[in-house]
Amino acid sequence: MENPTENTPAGWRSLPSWLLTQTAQHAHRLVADGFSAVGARGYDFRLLATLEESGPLSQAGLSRRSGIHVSDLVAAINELAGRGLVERAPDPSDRRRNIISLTTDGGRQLRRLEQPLAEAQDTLLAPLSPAERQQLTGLLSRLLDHHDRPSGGPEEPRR
Amino acid sequence: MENPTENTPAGWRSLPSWLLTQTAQHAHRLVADGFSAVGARGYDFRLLATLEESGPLSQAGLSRRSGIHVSDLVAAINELAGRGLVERAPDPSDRRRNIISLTTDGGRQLRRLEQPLAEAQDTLLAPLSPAERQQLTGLLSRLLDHHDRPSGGPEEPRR
DNA sequence: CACATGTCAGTCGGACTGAGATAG
DNA sequence: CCTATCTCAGTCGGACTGACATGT
Repeated sequence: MENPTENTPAGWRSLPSWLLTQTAQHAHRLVADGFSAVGARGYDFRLLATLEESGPLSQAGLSRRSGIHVSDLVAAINELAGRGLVERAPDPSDRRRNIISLTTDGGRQLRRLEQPLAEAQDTLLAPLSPAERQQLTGLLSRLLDHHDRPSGGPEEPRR
Repeated sequence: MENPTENTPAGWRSLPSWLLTQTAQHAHRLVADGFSAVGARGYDFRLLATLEESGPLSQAGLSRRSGIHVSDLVAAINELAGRGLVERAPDPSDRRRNIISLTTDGGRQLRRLEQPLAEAQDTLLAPLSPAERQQLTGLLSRLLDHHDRPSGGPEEPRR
């Protein structure tokens, strides 16, 4: 931290977009720090957790469910596979596909990531009461819902 | 948008850190899109707005107040100065310093940025009622306060 | 053929690090 | 000598784009 934003003047400091991006930056740092202490980097958790929740997936499916861009999966999976945390196997029924699955080591690593993650949440929300924490996540969820799925298509399903 | 996070499974999807980083990403995109339509990029607004609010500043001062890293100011100011939106002049009283000041063109550009910025806020918060918007900014402000200034030092001023 | 999948190389903006020059 | 300021070059992780090969 070289740049503690010592004393920022005003105005734009209270804009929702600013507050969001700044707090998100703190959140990201807390999580990344927690993870790096256990030897994991960014995508690792999302990938491992997605595999555990959804079972073996093609890379395309993994991308959809994890929100990680397909092009970034190549490197990320290479790395995880190199550490024996996931396995890449060709799909016999569709030879375009790789099936990615979690190894038992990968499961263990996932367990190891859960604690620092939870701690990061707590540090992040430290100044808020339980009720306020729920307010916050509720409001954020609604924003995310709104912006993630204007989906189904630009037209509402109409009744 | 290549990656609409079609259907993400669960679990980590409801973590505060995830909600924050995701909504922040939407916020960032909305703002950046709004700005780029007026020919501005990221740092521009923060720099111009800071200069207007605080008056002419050294680059070090500008960094402190804008939260932009000193090393990034060189390029950013070069760009703005090249477009005549700010002026860089040596400080006669301290020859290490450059004094950066807003030009009238810079002021005009700032005016032009304010509208897309306001629109982005509104799009961002669209699903929330006025009361809820205030709840959200209130909660986020408290988080930001907490994490920005554990400052004064790691030790509390103690009484 | 169109389309889905996976790979590769590269871009982009934001935040950051480290080294150096210059001035006080 | 020590420090503040500024410049420059480079790193990093996350998200994204475009092109392409291969397979259905």
